[in-house]
Order: sequence, then structure tokens, then C-alpha cells
Amino acid sequence: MARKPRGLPDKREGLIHAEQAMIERVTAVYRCWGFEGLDTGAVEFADALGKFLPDDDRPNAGVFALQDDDEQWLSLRYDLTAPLARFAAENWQTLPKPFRRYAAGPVWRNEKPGPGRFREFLQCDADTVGAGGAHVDAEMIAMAAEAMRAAGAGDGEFTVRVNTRRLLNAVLEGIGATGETARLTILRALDKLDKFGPSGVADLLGAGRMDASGDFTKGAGLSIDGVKRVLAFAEAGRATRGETLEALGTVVGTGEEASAGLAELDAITRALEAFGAPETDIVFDPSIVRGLDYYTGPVFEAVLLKQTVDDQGGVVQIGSVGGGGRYDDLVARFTGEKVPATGFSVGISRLAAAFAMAGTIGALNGPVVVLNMDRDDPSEALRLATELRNAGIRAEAYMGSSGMRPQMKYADRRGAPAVVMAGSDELAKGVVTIKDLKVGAAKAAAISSNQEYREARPGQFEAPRADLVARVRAIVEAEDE
RNA sequence: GCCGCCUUAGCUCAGUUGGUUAGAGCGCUAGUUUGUGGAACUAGAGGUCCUUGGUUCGAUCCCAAGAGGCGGUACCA
Repeated sequence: MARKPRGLPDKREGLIHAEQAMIERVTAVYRCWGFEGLDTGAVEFADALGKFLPDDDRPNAGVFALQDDDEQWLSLRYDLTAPLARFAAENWQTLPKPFRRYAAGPVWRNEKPGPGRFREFLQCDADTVGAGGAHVDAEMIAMAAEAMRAAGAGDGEFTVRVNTRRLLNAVLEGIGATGETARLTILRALDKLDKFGPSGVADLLGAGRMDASGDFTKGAGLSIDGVKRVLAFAEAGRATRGETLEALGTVVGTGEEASAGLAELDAITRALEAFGAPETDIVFDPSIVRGLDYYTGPVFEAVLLKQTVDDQGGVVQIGSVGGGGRYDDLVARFTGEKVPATGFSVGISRLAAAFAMAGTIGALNGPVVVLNMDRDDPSEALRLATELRNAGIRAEAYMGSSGMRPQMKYADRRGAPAVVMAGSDELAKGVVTIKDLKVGAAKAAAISSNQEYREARPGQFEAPRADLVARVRAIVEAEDE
């Protein structure tokens, strides 16, 4: 049976093109900000990828893993950050420091896929390794907003939301949540503010929450007062960065970690202003948590606000299309030496999927198709196609064995801007017949009877054989505008 | 992982109270038109009725298990 594992998408021309174009525009932004390219292999030793080592029971939980000849565990990379940490650790001596690189390529996660969620997808990252300080994070944040715009998100279609782990820690400390299990449960609940709203999050912080299928999720078991304080923090986001900072000041308390967190956001604000980052693109959002493990300071997330609808007409919440943050301990795992680092990643596949659902990915033009008018001897079609290609026009001679009508349908389905015909009639007259398919389709819309349609031959004309290239080029160039 | 729903043609779905050749619409391939995309008409191709086991004289239909799909939830480094 021909069947495809889900989450591993087949991509046709239009999507391939959209993703590649997006990668080119995003990496152009990264290069402009001074980052250099780095490619690493798709597979790493499993232990280089972090704590998610394959175990004997479930070697493929989360990551795709396999054993080498010598029985070492290898894994397909699940992001581009862990391989960077491995590379930086291995080559630290010889690298310019701080090391600033970008990378683009596929990553794999063995998780349940859904709309906009894949098991193989493209990411486009930029990271600065070996530099601490809020201005370095602010650079990532400002560049992230620019990258989102380069990727095709317009005014009001996205925001970059920023938070810091320090404030989260301060709040947890403030309500006396010291146990690791409780901390994780609270952070996970916070992260779902977007999804479930304040009352859903309150349930998760308290006793627990029942989902639509009747399944129950146990909550963090906080007191009423604890729930109130955590929610007050999560909902402290305001329209501007300054207002949010002010609101946060009243809910995070006066502890050391709280002050450090506020100072961090304040420093980021000042740097963002220096970078000229638009206030509308970047907000502080205390409910942003991100993944739980390797981030140590500021965390940020790019969210697509643009409304997307699937082919059944249902609204799809795409949500996060990029993320990043500071990870000061990742390189230390290899070298033992603490190396500060921060980075950002655009989820190219998810963004492209969102744009495809929003209908912003247009169909590409196909090649000019030269019809084969002589089943016994296709030479003339081959010659004409060659002549067009030599002139730099994308063209092919029809390679099938069908008659005229299927050949026209073929050209139509390929999105050909034009077809060229040269049968015995044309050869005798020293001409070629050229049909502009787009013009033809437009004219045909006004014709109802088939007989009239056939006689009118809309969009079609004869040209001297010598004018072939010039006449076809005019049609192709008109299409490209 | 857990919960719920689902699985018959490429797609959307009928249908058989368990009976011999399983249907429609759309799509596809072609013809009507030496040699013209859409429309119309005509013809054709395409199915282990998800799989395996059970019950039965007989299963696409009943029972069980499994796989796959969709949605929710958990996890998401």
C-alpha cells in the first residue's frame, strides 16, 4: 500500500518555493545583522542532544533515534540549537567570540502532529554564543521582529512576546511553591493562558480541569490566594512595554529575583529603543513560559495573529511560529565552562502552512508547452522547445502520447503561460501558432456555447516562425509582472 | 500516553434487516471535434467494503483484537 506517515509532509512546487523564498528572506535579515552561516548534519549522537536520551523501553520517544554499527545511539536533531552548542563546544578555541551564526534546515520530532504541527519541519535560527547581557537578548528580539516581517507577516499579523524566567521564579518563590513538581505544574498552567483563558488556567492552578472529551487534568492545588496572585502576574500584560513593566512592578513583590527580573526587562526595553524596534511588534507578556529546561533568562515567542482557515472552513489557531531565549548552560554541558548564549528560531514550515491556509501562496507559472502535432515524428516540437530554452525561456515539448485536447489540458494543469503549435498547416506556411492561455481563459469566460468557443480560439494567433522567441517572451514577461 | 468519534472508488458519501454482478455525484482517461483548455453529450478505467481472528452453510455488514485517520488532552528538550 502507498501510504505516508503523518506529520511528514509531501511538498509540491508551490510550497517548496514559498518555504525556500522565506528562508532566503529570513537569512538575509540574519546576515544583515552580522551573523554567518553554519550547516551541521541532520544526525547527532543522542547524548549531544541533551537529557532526552533514548531509553531501552521507548528509544523513539520525542526524538527519532537509531543505533549505529557500534551500537552507539544516534538521533535526528530536534532543533538547531543543540547542534550549535555541540559545534561551539568542539571548536571554541578557533571561533571568533562571540560566535554569531545562522542556520536553516529540517528538524524532526517524534510527536503527535496536527494542523501546522509536523514531525519534519524547517527552522531558521540565529544565535549569539559567548555574550551575556540584556542588549544581546534585545538584539535577538528586535531581529526576530524584523525576520517575521521578512518572512511575510505584516502589520498587526504577529507579535513577539517577551518574558523572563527570573520573574517567573520570583512569583513562584512569592507563593511558596518550592517543590519541583508544583513549579512545573504552575508554569505549564501559565503557558496555557492563550489557550484556555483565565478561568481555565485558574482551574489548572487549583484543583484541576476537565477537557472536552471528559478527560481530567490534575491541577497544581494552589490556595485561592495563590491562584489569584499567579493569575494577576500572568495577566499583567499591557499594550506597551512601559505600561507592562509598571503593572508587573505591583505584582511580583520586592525580592531579589523580582528586582533582577524587572531590571532585565527594563534593560531590554532601553536596548529595543536603541535598535528602533517598533512598539507594536514587541510586547512584554508574563504568560510566556516556553520549554521548561534549557532557558535561563529572557524567553521570547513569535505568535501569528493572522486568522487561518483549513480546507474544511474551520478556524485553525496557529499560535507560536518562532521562539527563543537565553540558554547559558547549554555549552557548559560539553565543556564544563559556562558560556552565555541566546538565540531565536523561526518555524518556517508552520509559517508557510499558515500562509498557505490564509491563501497568500499563489500558484507558480509553469513552462511554455510545445504541443506535439506529429505522433510519428516529434522533431519539430523538440526543435521549437530547444529554441525557446536557448533564449532563456522555460519550455518543454509535450512528452506524452495523447491527442491535442489532452495536451491542452496538460498545459492548463501545468500552469503554462502559453502553448506553441506547429503542425503540417503551420509548417507549410512557415508560421507557428501561439496561444496565450491566461488571455484565452479570460476571453473564454464571456463565451457560453462550445461551438463559438472553438471557433473563436481565444488568445491564439499565428506568427512567423522567426518571431517565435520574441512573441513567446512577450507573453511570459507579461505573466511575471 | 490518556479520552472520544471515525474507516465502503482519487474525493465526498449512499447501501446491503448476513445471500451470488457493491452504487451515486464530483474527479480521472478518452471520444463526439485531421488540430484546441471551460460547457454539453457518450463511453471507459478505477474497490482484498482498513487488517487479522471468531461466529455462520455463507461476513463489507455481527463479535473481538489490531492498524490507520480526525478531534481533545498530556508531553513538547
